[in-house]
Amino acid sequence: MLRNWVLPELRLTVTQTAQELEIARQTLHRVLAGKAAVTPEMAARLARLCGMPAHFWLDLQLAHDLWHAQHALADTLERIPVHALPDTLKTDILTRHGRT
Amino acid sequence: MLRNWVLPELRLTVTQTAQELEIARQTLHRVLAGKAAVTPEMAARLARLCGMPAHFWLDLQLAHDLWHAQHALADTLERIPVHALPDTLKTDILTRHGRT
DNA sequence: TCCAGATGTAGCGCATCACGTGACAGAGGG
DNA sequence: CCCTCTGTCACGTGATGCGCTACATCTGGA
Repeated sequence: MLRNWVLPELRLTVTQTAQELEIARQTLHRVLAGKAAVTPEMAARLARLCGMPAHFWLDLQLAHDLWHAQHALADTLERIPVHALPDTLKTDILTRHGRT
Repeated sequence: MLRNWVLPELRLTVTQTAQELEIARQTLHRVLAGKAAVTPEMAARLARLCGMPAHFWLDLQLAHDLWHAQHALADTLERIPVHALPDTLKTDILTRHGRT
């Protein structure tokens, strides 16, 4: 993602990018290697750097974290009662607070 | 949000909800009071409980965290160089990995 | 051939934070 | 009066992002 598309396009090395982002070289490397998550602070830095929306980077991380959480809590989730919420209320809340 | 719409509709108290989610009562309270963030694990539990999508709860938290990050790093972000990324590449990446 | 820079990887310490637990106080209903 | 629910605080723990140091590898230029 970042390494294969953005950095080559900007003609930036990992070391240079880390300097411009004002973070440690290893910190950026951990993100690139998937060893660390994309934090909101990191997303804000990346958004500033290349113009991609911050929530884009965060949504990628979010989907990843959610996937892990659902699998780690699979057996626990099965024990949680499922309550019916009226669709009218559901759609009402989603339209009120949903992303455009 | 949770307290004002979902819980009254389900006729659930905070204590009961915490028991059904298999978490400590104080943990749920911290989330309701905004003292703690909605983690992916918590979002998965809430999604199971009331049927609202997990990414909905996480998007709420995400927007909040991002807002804080951008303000906390305001002066730092100003020092990060802005690089122009071709719109063709931008939209290409967004369509590839963007949420529907 | 030699060397400087970039990169990958590992370990250490620090700060932050979600979470559980125990405890205490106030409000409200039977 | 007692019980439940609730809000709040304090403490400890485990996880994690981050900076830093250090070492090995590789590549391109002098």
